[in-house]
This record gives sequence, structure tokens and C-alpha cells, in this order.
Amino acid sequence: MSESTGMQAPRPRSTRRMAGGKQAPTIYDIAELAGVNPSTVSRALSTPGRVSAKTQTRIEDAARKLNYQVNAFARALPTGRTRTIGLIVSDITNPAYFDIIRGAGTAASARDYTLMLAESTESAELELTAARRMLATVDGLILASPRLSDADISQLASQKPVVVINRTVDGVGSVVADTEAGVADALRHLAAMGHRHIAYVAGPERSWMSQRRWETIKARSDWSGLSATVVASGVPTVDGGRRAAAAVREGFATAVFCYNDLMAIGLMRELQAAGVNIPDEFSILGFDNIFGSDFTTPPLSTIKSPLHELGTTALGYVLEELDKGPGPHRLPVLRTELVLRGSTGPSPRQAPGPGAATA
Amino acid sequence: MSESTGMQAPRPRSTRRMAGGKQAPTIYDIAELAGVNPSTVSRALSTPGRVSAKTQTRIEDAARKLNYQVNAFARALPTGRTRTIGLIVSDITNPAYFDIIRGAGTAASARDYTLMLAESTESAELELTAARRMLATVDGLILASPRLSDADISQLASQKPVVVINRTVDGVGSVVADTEAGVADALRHLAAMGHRHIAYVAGPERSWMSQRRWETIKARSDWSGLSATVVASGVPTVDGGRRAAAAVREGFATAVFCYNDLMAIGLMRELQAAGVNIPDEFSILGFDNIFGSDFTTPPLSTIKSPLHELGTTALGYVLEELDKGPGPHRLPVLRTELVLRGSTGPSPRQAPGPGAATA
DNA sequence: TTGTAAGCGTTATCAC
DNA sequence: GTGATAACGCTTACAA
Repeated sequence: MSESTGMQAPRPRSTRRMAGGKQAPTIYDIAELAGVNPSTVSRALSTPGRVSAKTQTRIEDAARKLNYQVNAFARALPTGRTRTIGLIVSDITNPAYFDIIRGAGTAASARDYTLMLAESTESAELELTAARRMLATVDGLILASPRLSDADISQLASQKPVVVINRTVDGVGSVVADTEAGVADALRHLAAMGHRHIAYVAGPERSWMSQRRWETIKARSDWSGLSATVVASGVPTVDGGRRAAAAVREGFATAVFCYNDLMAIGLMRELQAAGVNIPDEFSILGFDNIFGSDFTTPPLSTIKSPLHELGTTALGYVLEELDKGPGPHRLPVLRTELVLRGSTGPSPRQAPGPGAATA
Repeated sequence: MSESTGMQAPRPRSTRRMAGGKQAPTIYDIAELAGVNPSTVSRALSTPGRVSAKTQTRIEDAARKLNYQVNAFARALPTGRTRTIGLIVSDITNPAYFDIIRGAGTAASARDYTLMLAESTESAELELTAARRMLATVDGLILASPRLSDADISQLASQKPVVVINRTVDGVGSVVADTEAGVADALRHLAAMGHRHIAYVAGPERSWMSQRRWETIKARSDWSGLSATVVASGVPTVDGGRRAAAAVREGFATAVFCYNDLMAIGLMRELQAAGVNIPDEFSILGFDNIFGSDFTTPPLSTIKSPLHELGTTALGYVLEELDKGPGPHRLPVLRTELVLRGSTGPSPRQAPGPGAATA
């Protein structure tokens, strides 16, 4: 009785309650019911094909009967795997993110993973904290428009699979929307409408994407013989756009791109509040094509981002790295697309060139 | 060498990697560095005050030096606690949720908890699955506008603290916005503007809140001598609002409430597209005051919900139940408030009564 | 106040 | 193919 060698391990007492107040069933319960060893149950339930067909079904039946659910923590302890992916966004209030979130979320549950969401509220510091915390409990991480430094991101990526959205970092997987296509179309359109001076209301200084957008606008403008200037700015919100209105009016530009739709909407409304007519006096364009960008009067012209795809492919990358190891860190080109609505029109300063669209 | 009695437990090999590829430090490392027993480290780090001040600081220093981070899974295993709260929303794309999400999220991190978000995409089935899954890994759950049956919710609540938002379920904690105040103000205003027939474009059939809104509109209308009718509807989205346009035009109502702002916007735009003037021909009101509801022309009049507070107090409740046990299931009255904008005006059918607002 | 040791529910490595 | 058994990293009686 006191000699324990070869005895059945004592039945551990579960910590989780069930509906009726009972303890949650464990693989020990299944083992008992199916008349096999707990380790066999574990094999049957987690590594298919390593157990005889007969016992496999016996075990599955028992599990079903007991309404068994694996204990994620117990599983995570020896394996380190949680079937959970983290996603950090800078501002959950920005509608641009919710398609990214939904994309990543549905892609995750399709592969039987769970998405964990965190918000950094536009702060690099908070973002690093959130990322570190998350990294401890997830299998991989997606950083959407991160404000972190390259070094911090690389550091995070050295621990677990990390994929960044709308940014590139050396040696780190990334998914970006291509900018080029949409901007080229937009500039072509604006030039045809007689615009010669373009302004860009920038987003946050540390935003890779804001930089990128400005650079391609600048490059494309030069190439087309248009002049382009930046209006420095602050927060990428409706309010941020409002605050850029004065600077925009002081410049020469007749057409202005904003870092994102939120800013474009803010700029437009502030200008309108001051009696400025859009698009007669200024043409305004945003980026992303968020919810609500077509609610305004005039509805906003914008360069549409493949938000949903950004989310799904980012998640796909994380999972890929997870089981194939560090990948090629490809940078897929997800196309942007010009969506012409009412906030763009002919330049007030110059006659439209050949091929201009009708008013 | 082979006799193990009384020997120091063998150092377990960690499973998590660190920056340089090293293993993550455990309490064993700290113990070694501080010259104490691992259990003392555990006490020092998790139950403050149960260790001498001197060893406490020695341990904290060691922890800091090693850059120690608790392993959440290892901790969760014996305790069952994860310091994580789940939040399930029906549609992450609905801006009404993001203030709830942010409210709950900030309240959570303020108390050093993490919020885990899931979406049910308006499906009761998916919602139950998501809720069950979540419940296994979180300490408590918040259900925002759940589509679940009362029975399902009670069943979930019997396992761990559950709080519902904008709904009541017997014996389950709940937080709702009061409807009454906002609706009363709105109806008073409409009556003063000469409106006599009111319509309500309903939300999803299973939505408790849609029911509630209709009931108070009906009751208040009767009380004021106005007639009120429902327009049945489907999805609580912009599109759902659009589809209600025909039915609205066929009725006698001159003022129409919609279950939420999304539907109100859809209805308004569809009507406008058909050449109907808002507010001259119809007055339109939404509920919630979401992002974008002031972008429209005319801007939407709406009954504002305390979204952020809904989120924070719901989270507060969960935490309260968590450490004080099942609470009184109070139903806090979070006030709604009428926000008058341009989508409401005098009735086209009747002269405004005394005290009508100016156009 | 601190050390000892037994779990928590899995997975993984052995034997057989 | 299946059964023992030792981790995984932490908490928590119980002793000392």
C-alpha cells in the first residue's frame, strides 16, 4: 500500500469549475472512462495517427461524453504554444483598423487560432510595453503601423514571429499597401484637372507610412512637373486635420493629400466651416477609404487601401513563420486604388488640361 | 550522486526563448541569485508583505537584473487566474463598439488586466462558441449586446463572472444605458415641432435593446398623444437602414427613429438618393452618436449613449464579482442624452406647436 | 520568516 | 501501439 512504484498516478484535482459546480474533466477522466493511460489520451487528442483506430474512437467517444475541453494553460506549459496571435494597433478608434482587425481575426479563427488585441494609443512607449506583455503569451505578433523603433521591433522579432503592417524593418516580415498605384492615378487625375501645386498634410513624424506616402507623392509630382510641399502635422485624427487648415490656406496648393481619411475629413470640415468651398477652391484627397468617408458632403475622394487583406495576409505570414521558421520576409504588393468622389475637382487657378474629367 | 533526498530540485529547463536565444529566467534563477528558496521568490513576487523587507528587496533586485517576467501559464495552472477579461461584440465594424472596447480596455489595463476581444458577427451560434472558448482562458466575460438566449447566458455566468451590456438577464450582472431620458426629450422636441406620427425602424429581432427602445418610444408616444408604429427590419447596419426606406415612405410618420445611427444614416442616404429632402419631408433620429454621425448632410440628430462608461463600468463589475463573489447585479442607470443636429425639423404636415425650436 | 514538497493538466521521452 | 514518468514554472499548504 505504501510502495508507490508502478502505481497509477493519483488523480489531480482540477481547478476549473463546470456548469453544475463540478470540476472540469481532464485527460485522466477520459483515460479512466476509456480504460487507457492518460498519455494515450493525450496522444489521441493532440497527435492524430499515433494511436490505433480502435482506441482513438474509444477515447474520442469518452471525451465527447464528458464534454472535455483541453486546458490551454496546461498545454501551453510544456509546449510554449498557445494558438493565440497578438495584434497591436495604435488607435482602436480609427476605422481604418477595424477591417484590418476583422481580416486578421477571421483568418485566425479559420485556422483555429485566437486573436488578441491591444491598443498603444499612439505612444511608442506604451506600444513597447504592450508588445512585450503580449509576446509572453502569444505565439506570434502583428504590429499595425507601429511607432516603435526598428531596433525594438527587431528585438521582439528575435523571440517570436513578428509581422509588421504598413512598414518595413530589416529582417522582419512585413505587409504593406503599395501607395504607388493609387498616388500615380490620383496625380494624373489632378494634373488633368489643371492642378499644378500639391500639398501633403503629413501624419505622425514617426510613421513610416506617412513618410512613404509623402515620398511617392513628391517623386511622382516631380516626374509630372507638379510642385509638392509638405504641411507638417501632428495627430492622425479628424482634429489633426482641422489644425492643418490654416497652413493649407496659406500655401499655393490647390489640391491637398492628407495622410489618412480622418485628417482629410477634419481638414475639409474646418475649411468648410470657414466658408471655403470644396472642391471649387481646394481638392482634397485622403488615404484608406474608411467607414464614413463617403458620408461627408462632398464625399471624400481617397486612395483605397486593401485593409482586410492587410490583416489576413499578415496573419498568414505569422502562422507561416510559426511552422516553417523565419521566412523570406517577402513584401507582398497589395494594390491601392483611387476612389474618385466629390472632394476633387478642377483647379480654380488654371484651365483643365486635355482629357480632364467632366465636372 | 544517485540519492536525491534533500537535494536541491533540478533546475527545470525553460521553454521560452529570450532575446539572445537564451531561455527566459524563472523564479529558480532569481532564487539562486538572491540566495533564497524559489518559494520565497514566489511569495515575494505575488503576495506582497509575506516576506521580510530585506529579502524582498534582494529578490526584487535580482528579478530586475535578470529581466524577469512571470510565465502567465505556469501561474494560471495552479490558480486558475489569468488576469484577462474577455469582451465579445457582435460586429467589430460598428463604431458604436469602439468606445465600449476602449473603455473596457483602458479600465482593464488600469487594473493590470488584459482585455481579450472576440467578434460574433451577429450570429448567436458563433457567439456561444466564442463565449465558451473565451471562458476557458479568461477570468471573466463581458457580453456587449449579446444575441444569446437568457439560458445560455445564465449557464455561462454560472461558471465565471459575466456581465452583459445593454441587456438584462435574471441573476446576471448588467450595465445598460437608460433610453428613457433621451427618448422623452426627443419626443418632446418632435411634438413641439408639430410631428404627430412617429415610426421606429427596428434592429435585429433578438436584440433586447431594440425591443427596449421601441417600448419606450411607444409608451412615451402614447403618453404624449402621438401615434407610433414599428417598421420591422433586419441587420443593424447602414444597409439595413437603406432597406427600410420604402416602408418608411409608405407610412404616415413624419419623424422616424432608427435602432442605431448606422441604420439612420443608411435610411437618410437612401431617402436622399430618391430625392427626398431631410429634414423637410422626414425628421430622422438615430441612437448612440457614433463616429461619423455628424459627417452627414444634414448631420444626424441622435440619442447619445455613454459608450465609454458602458465599457468601463462593465469591466468594473466583472472585477468586483471576481473578488467579492456574485454581486447585487445592480443595473446602473447610465444616462442617454438628446443631441440635436440637422436631421430633425418641423413636421411638413402640421404647424409647429407652441415652443417649437427655430429652423 | 523561510524552506519543503505536492500539486495544477499537459506533453514528451523513454521503455516494453 | 501503449504505459510509466519526468518535465513545464508557479503556487501553496505544511513544517521548521
